Amino acid sequence: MASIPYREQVLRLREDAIVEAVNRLLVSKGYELMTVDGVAAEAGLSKASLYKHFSSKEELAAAAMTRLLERAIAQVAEQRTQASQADARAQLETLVRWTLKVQLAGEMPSLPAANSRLTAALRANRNYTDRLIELSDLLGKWIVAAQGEGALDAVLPPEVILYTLYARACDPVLAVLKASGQHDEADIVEWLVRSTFQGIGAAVKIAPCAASSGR
Amino acid sequence: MASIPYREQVLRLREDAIVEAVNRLLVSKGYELMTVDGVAAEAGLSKASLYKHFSSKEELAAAAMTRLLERAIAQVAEQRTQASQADARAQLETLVRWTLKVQLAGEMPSLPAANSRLTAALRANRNYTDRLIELSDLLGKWIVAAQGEGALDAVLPPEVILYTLYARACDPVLAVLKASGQHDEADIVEWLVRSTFQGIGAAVKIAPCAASSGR
DNA sequence: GTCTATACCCGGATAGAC
DNA sequence: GTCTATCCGGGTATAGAC
Repeated sequence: MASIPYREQVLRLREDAIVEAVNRLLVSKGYELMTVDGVAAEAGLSKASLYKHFSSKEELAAAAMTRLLERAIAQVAEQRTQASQADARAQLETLVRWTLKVQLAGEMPSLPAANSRLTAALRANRNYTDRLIELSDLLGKWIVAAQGEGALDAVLPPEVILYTLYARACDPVLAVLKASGQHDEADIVEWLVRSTFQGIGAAVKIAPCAASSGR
Repeated sequence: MASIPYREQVLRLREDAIVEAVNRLLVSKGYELMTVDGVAAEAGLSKASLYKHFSSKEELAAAAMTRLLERAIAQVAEQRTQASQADARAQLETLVRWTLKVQLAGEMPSLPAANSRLTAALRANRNYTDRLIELSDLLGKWIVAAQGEGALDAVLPPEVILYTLYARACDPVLAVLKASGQHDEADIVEWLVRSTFQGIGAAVKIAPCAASSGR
């Protein structure tokens, strides 16, 4: 036995607790307003100890984002096992629905796109970049397949669709609608899935062939 | 004469220069990383003088956002004078195109949605809230009209469409695509307009009536 | 109203004992 | 590895002379 040393298990548990604390603070305050002191307090250890695990604030954020990517990859893997979903477009819809539910659950961290220091640190983080590429490859296959089947707009380059899906995963519209408190959460999810795939334009009415009405 | 005192004109010019400096810094660094020192340097005056015009960093951001709303309202007004655009949906498309061009020109400031101090300051700023309501009313009329004409999805509540339009005005997808440097800017704009109104799903092909081809 | 200089505080990171 | 205590840069805001 002794396959995994006890010490290491404790380490893992602690680091998981830290990353979850980071996640909560990223959700509630955002990256810039998240303080390392706050993370330490939330995770229940001192700041100095925290720095033994993660060497900088950027590393903390990278760990949280890596965990998010891992969750997404796991979700993709799980969807693949369910043979009920044959076509690629349905898979992508399910995935979008999943990201919206993660948002609703208050578990979706989002980082500022403009902070060059942070983005540089992310690009330098192999754990993060490897996962990002892995997920993008998985989604890219679905996207191309769906376009081939005529289920996704073939006019749009696959990367445009990919980035759009990433953007919808942290779209502020959901937070605003939820904050207004005037709608059922299930409705919000359906509206956003609909607007992502069909846009805000009217669904095209297929008029009877005999006579085309004047709109 | 002397309708407007000379002093006041100078004041206005100076404050305009300040607001434009704020705008540039909000675009390049974002709110949190924008420093008041930086604004003062960019606008060409000292920090202490700057505080004689604007009482806080939040007020600076509010002034920049107010100016953006004024630009948008002016754009709406201008579109209305052009009788070439009859229907409401076309008006909204034109407006989205305008927001994307503002983004491409590097003139679109965007604030973090999570910063409660800042959002509280914005809500307390009449100049800002009045303009926001004014713009929302204008857009709301177009949205409802377009839905009535069957040109916008009537399933979506008007506010969902409104918030979606606001969100697309600062959608990170454009920045990412632009940064990749692999596409023409005009193409990017068209793709994003398309995905906003038609979604990423395939455009419905209207097959000839006689015989529907197998895709 | 503009400047220089500074008060004040906060946050990231580290030292050094245990 | 964990803690307490501290360093230090930098950011907001202000004082006070001109």
